[in-house]
Amino acid sequence: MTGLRAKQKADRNRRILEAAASLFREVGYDSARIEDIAERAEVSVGTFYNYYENKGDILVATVSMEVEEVLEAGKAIVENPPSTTLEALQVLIDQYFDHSLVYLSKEMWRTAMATSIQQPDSPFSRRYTELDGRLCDQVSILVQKLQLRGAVMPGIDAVAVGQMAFNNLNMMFLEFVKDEAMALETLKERVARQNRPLAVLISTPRMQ
Amino acid sequence: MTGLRAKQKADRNRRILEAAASLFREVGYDSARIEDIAERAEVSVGTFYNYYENKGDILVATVSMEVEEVLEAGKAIVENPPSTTLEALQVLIDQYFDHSLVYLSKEMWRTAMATSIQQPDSPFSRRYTELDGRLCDQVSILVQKLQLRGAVMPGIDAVAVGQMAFNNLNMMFLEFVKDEAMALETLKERVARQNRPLAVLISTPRMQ
DNA sequence: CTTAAAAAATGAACTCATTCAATCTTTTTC
DNA sequence: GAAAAAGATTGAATGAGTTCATTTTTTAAG
Repeated sequence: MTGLRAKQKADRNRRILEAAASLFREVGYDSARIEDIAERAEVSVGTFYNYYENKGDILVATVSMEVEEVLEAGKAIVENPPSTTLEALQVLIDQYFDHSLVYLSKEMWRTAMATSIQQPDSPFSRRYTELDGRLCDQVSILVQKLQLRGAVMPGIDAVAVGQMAFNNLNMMFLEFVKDEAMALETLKERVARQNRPLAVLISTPRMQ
Repeated sequence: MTGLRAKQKADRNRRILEAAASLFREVGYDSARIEDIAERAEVSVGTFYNYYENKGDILVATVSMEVEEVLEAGKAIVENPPSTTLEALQVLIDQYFDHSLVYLSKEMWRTAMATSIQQPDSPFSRRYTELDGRLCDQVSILVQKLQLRGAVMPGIDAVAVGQMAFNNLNMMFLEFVKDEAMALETLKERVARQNRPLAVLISTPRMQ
C-alpha cells in the first residue's frame, strides 16, 4: 500500500529510458549495448528486460515521446490555420518535418520505424502506431476545419483527403530518413509539389 | 575463360536463394537460421556471407523477385487501362494487392520492409527501393496516359498525383501487413475510398 | 514481529548472426 | 604441365541480444 515498490519501479523506468536516450544520442543505436544502458541506469541486464521487451522497443519508446511533442505543436496550427488550403497543409506538414530531427538522428528514425513494423504487437510499437494514427487524424481535422470555413469545397470527403495527404507525407519522410544525403529542404519541396494538385482541386474556386 | 567458376557461382547463388525462400515459407523468417539455410543449400555458413551481406538481405532478395512480377503484370494494365480514372487506378492497385500475398506472408513483408529501411545501403535494399520507385512511376505513367486520352484534365501535374496515390497505397499496404487480422478486402475498400476524391477531382467533368 | 507469498532483480548461460585466418580450387603464366 | 596468382570456401571463434533459474526485496497475513 505504501507504494514503495511502485515508486522504485517508476524511478527505474525513468533511469533506463534516460540512459538509453542519452547513449543513443552519444554513440548511435547500434553501438549502444544493453549492458551499457543497464550500467548507466544502475540496473542489471535482466532488469532492463523486465521493463522493455527488446532493444528496439526502448528506441521506439524514445521516438514516441518525440512524436507526442509534434502532435502537441500541431494542435496550435490546426486550431488557427492559415486561410488557404495549400498554405495550411504546408505549414502543418513543414512543422512536422522541422521537429523530426531536433532530438533524433535519421539512423534512430530508421531503426524505430523498422522495429515498429517488424514487431507490431510489442507495447511500444502499438503506441507508435497509435500516435501515427493521431497525426493522420490531425491532418484530416485540418481539412475538415478548412471545409467548415469554406476554403474547401463542400461534398469533398475530407477524411479521405486528409488520410491520403498524411500517408503521402509519411512515406516521403520514410524516404528522407532512408537517404542520409537528402536535405530537409528537398523533402519539403517534394511534398509541397505533391500536395499542390490536391490542395488546388479541393479548394473553392475563388479562394484558390 | 571456361566459365566453370562463373557457373558454380550462379549455381550456388540459386541454391542459396531457393533454400532460403523455402525455409522462410516453411518455418518463418526468425526461425530460419543461417546455418539451416547453408546446410540446405549445401554450402558453408561462410559462403552464405560471400553471396549475401546479412540475413535480411536474402529476404529482401526474395521479395524483390516478387515485386518484379507485380511490375510486369502492371505493365499490361497501364498499356490498356479502363476508361474512367477511378476504375483505372483501382484496377492497377487491386492487382498490386492481389499479387502481394501469393508467395509471401505478412511476416515476410514486414521483415523485408523493415530491413530495407534499416539498412538502406545494402545492395538488395537498394534494389527493393528501386523497384518501389518503378512501381511509383507506373502509377504516374497511368495517370499521364489517362491525361493524354482526355480522361484526366489537362494542366494537372500527373506525376505529383501519381506519386501521391502510390505513396498512399504503399503506406496502406504497410498498415495491412502490420495488422495480422486485417483482410485484403478491407485494405482494398479503404484505399478505394481514399482514391475517390482525387480521381473524381482530376477527371474531366463529363467523364467523371 | 515473524513468516509466508508475491514481485522484481540478477547475471551467468545460451542462441544466433557475423567475421576472418587458414585452406582449397580455379585460372593464368611461362 | 608445373608453379604462381587470384578467387572462393570453410567453420571455429567472436560478440551482442535475450533468457531463465536463482536470489533478494517488498508486501500481506497471522
